[in-house]
Amino acid sequence: MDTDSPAGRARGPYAKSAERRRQIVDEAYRMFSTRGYQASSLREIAGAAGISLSNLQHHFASKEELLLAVLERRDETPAAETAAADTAENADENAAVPFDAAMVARAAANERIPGLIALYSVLSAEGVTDGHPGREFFLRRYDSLRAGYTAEFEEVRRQGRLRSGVDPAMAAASVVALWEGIQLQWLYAPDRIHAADALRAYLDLVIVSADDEGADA
Amino acid sequence: MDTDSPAGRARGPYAKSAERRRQIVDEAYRMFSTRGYQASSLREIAGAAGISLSNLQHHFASKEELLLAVLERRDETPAAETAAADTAENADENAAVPFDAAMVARAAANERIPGLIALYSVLSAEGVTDGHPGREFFLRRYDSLRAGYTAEFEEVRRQGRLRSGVDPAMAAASVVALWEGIQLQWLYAPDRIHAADALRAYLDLVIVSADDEGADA
DNA sequence: GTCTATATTTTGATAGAC
DNA sequence: GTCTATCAAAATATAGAC
Repeated sequence: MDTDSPAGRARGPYAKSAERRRQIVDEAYRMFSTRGYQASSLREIAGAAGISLSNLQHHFASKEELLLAVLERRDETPAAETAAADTAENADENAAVPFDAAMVARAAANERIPGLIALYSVLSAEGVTDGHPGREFFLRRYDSLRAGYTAEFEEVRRQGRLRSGVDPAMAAASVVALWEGIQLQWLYAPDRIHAADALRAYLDLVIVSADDEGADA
Repeated sequence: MDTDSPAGRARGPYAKSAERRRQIVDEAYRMFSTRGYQASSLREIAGAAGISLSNLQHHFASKEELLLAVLERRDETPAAETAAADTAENADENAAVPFDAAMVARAAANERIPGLIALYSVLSAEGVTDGHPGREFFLRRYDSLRAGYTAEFEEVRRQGRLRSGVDPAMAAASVVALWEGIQLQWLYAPDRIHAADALRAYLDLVIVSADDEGADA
């Protein structure tokens, strides 16, 4: 029973492999975060993981494959999701937690995971360079983020809380841009920049309290 | 008279040197813009400039020295400055061209110089990585940009045109962040993102017409 | 100022034993 | 699955002729 179980994912003959992969991705994540993709070497990642270069390459056939594994790893990343629950008091009729409050809470929580911010800040900019293996990933990611936030701002507008003259799609692209830009500044000067505050200030400009000054229909 | 003129800067024995340096920086600028710093090689830059690697290294002793030369080259960059003059009609009593109009005009003009945007987008993110030679440069650059825009927003507030509740320093950091972030999105999707429009939309939220709704004293 | 030639490291990748 | 050994290519940098 313990030999040749092709469907085994979490245990069995592939258990060690899965654990190794996780371990390698952990170290790659750390190194890509602090040095970027190009300047990171597989040798060093392997060394940090306590294995040989060849062993690493047995699990990830190429450097590019490892990068993609790191980028998609974030789906596992917990944290930052529960932190928003605290501010759920002013939840409106629709969502348990208003998306803007959730966004600010996530930005605040991210500051406690500097690696994650650095990873995306560094790689998303690197990804725009010629032939970078992460290009497609970030292209899709931006599309997805903009689409998601556009829908959120449209919902806000339906609730009559979007400031007059604000275009949901424009606000979506802007909030993504502001978020990423302020995080980069934060990486340079963590003691002077507060990403969550900047996001909060922007959202306060765009979203008005339900029965307040000019909001679109 | 043509031998050993130590003070000669623009001509004389150093004329060729200056011309070569300019030529090398041109190619390095192009390559750093499209590939980033790490992935660019001195050999290729030299090749693009039509000279040997050793010749390049005779003019720039190290790759880092070349990077700094490229980063500081932008001071020579013309363009984008005059484009703002068109909108000078609604110039107020203080400046010939309102700073926000100038900012939007520059963003629009920048779209015609993709290399410049790419250079700063890619390198400013790369610069946050460990031991990157451009780190100090960008640290100072962000400080300078924030300080400059903070002063501008304070001036706007003195004119009673700053929306109530807006903090000049926060707005300064935010506008820098928004600008840089939206430019990165533009690099990924030039046909869908319009950096100048996003900047304009943000400034319209922050700056109100002189005798309008709630503005700070 | 410009070149050829070379030194020294480091890279990602492969071969093959165990 | 993990290792040692090696490869082939590319990097920055240096030495020295002209």
